[in-house]
Amino acid sequence: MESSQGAAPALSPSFPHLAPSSWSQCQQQDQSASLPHPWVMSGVVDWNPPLLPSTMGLQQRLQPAPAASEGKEKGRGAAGRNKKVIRPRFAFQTRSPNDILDDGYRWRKYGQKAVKNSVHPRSYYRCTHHTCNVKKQVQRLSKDTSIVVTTYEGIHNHPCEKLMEALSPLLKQIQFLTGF
DNA sequence: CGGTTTTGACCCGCGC
DNA sequence: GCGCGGGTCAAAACCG
Repeated sequence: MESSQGAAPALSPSFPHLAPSSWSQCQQQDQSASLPHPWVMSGVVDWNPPLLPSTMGLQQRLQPAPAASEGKEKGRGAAGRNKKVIRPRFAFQTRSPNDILDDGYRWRKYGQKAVKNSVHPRSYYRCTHHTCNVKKQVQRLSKDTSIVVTTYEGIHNHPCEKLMEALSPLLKQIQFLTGF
């Protein structure tokens, strides 16, 4: 898994609407009051694409998801029952007017719920890649509406399309220059 | 016309 | 056991 995903640079080129500096604007908020998940990251988080091996250290600092919250994964019917898949999850805060962060992957929205203690609804997204079931939740802080909390769940098992698209001319040039 | 968003209903775990 | 809150489904609407 790690070999196919290591191509991403530390800073993704695919953030036309976000200055890189905004990714480090993850100050401590009183997120415990407005966020339901104790594993939400606080403090400064330098932006790395969630699939990078370098981010693994970041995940390790998070509590492994408690079994209780994993139970929510069960869908209706027999499918998905007793599936206790511990997926890596992490969240970060960004100061952005946009709810949707262009992280290079394509997401399909599959739900939106009003959450308690927050005036803003939480949106649920799934990666559109067929073999990839990575999810993410997007929610605005009720205290500071300029801050968006994005929670990723799972690891992409495919390369980032936009990233590869952006990198391909560069790679070609490198291959040309190096003779490979 | 195919993919995405919207939105109400449904399901399930947890706390009381 | 019951109600609440959160997560997901799925049909309809929307859009390029």
